[in-house]
Amino acid sequence: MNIEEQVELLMQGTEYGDEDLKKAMTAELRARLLLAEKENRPLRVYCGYDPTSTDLHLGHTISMRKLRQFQDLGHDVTFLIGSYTALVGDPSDKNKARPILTEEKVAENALTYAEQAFRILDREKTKIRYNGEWLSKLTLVDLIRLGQNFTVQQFMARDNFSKRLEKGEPIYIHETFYAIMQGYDAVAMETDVQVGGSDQLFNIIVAGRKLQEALGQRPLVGIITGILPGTDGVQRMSKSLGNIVPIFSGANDMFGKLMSVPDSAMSIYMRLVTRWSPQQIEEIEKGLISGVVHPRDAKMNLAAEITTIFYNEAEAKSAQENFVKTFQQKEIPDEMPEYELQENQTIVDVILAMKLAESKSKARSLIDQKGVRLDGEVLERGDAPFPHKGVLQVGKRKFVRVV
RNA sequence: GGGCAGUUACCCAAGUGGCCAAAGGGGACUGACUGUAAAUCAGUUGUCAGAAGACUUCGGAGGUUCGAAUCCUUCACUGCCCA
Repeated sequence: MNIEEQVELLMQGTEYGDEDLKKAMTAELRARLLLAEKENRPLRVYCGYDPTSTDLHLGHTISMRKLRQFQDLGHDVTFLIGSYTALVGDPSDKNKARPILTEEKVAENALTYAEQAFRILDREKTKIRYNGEWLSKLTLVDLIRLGQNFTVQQFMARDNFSKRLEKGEPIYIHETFYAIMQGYDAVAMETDVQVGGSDQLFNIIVAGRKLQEALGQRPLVGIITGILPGTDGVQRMSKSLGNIVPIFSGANDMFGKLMSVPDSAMSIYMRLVTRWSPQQIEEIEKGLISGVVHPRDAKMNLAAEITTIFYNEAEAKSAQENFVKTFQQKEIPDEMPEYELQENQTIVDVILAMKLAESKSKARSLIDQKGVRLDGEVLERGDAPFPHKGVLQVGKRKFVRVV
């Protein structure tokens, strides 16, 4: 791959929110790649992760995909665990202050986190480091010196701070440390390239580069990846919005969830989570526009590709077959949980026992809304004894085999 | 430290003594339509009861009142202004 192609691939799916900045970073990336070539050394690339939760979803994997691209091009990739920064809690992706995690919890999360990351990253070629390694050694004086490189105004220019200021929401002092700590990570590792989501723009472009420069290093190239929307296709994928595609919930679930993503989000999904090249993606999009490719088929391919990344080809294929069977041909799925019918149970009892509804009221209202079927027959009365064994369907996609 | 304002259901937000399980919007859920897409239409969205109805909820605690989300006291949290 020549340098131009590399630049195109590495800039795929990036989002700087500002054309000039993007141009500048593209140019710097190109220059840095050339420099590496000339000096015959790999670039030092890293992305930091705060292990605030253990179950990763697709949104977490975007930057890992980007790291993997660097890895495949022969660069030196560090998976940095924000053991210390997690104690602060990044204010970037929240409008509210975050709860602070305990050290034990962070350490525990970190292990599972890295393990899951190896579904994307090349285990052999990845270095894992913890930023506590250097951050724990900083003294108050060090922190003050680092802080002298920044003004309050710079922080207030940030969207998420200024919005909170406007809305009259609290902004805690410790939240401003975050950017400084992260910037120091870049310094400590003598970073060439840092990867992060667009919520990290400030931390990377302002904090990291500035500190490196102040401490006599060449400022890093920031690769700012776009934000992956969730299954609603609009809002950022996040657990609290309930629109996530988990990476550990099984191939069937992943495939199904991906199919429910709106068409409008397909192109960003292709760019941020697949292994496809810019050229391949362009071709698919051309097909969609000209009508040669049906959006549904394109989405099936997309779902299959992503499912293959996290599982394998065979599982992805079987998930696809299952999907077609269940939803296109309206047959019942092959696999579903089973429930052993107890004596004297009503329909509502069974729904509750399998947690298909939160409360009796909810279960009743589902039944009133003709949302509950047994072997395809709509059930009318929730208080009636459970009629007979069979497949109970609640809503469109919850199935239970009652035996 | 002083003055003022605020805290309502998943979120935003109305409600200032009974007609309040609490307007409106968003979200979520169900049905129709469909490509498990989008858009659209209809409905549901505290708990329990088949229904009438009953019970619990409006930051926490206590009080006034026949009766409180609404009034009083106090505590906690947040913001704004002044120092």
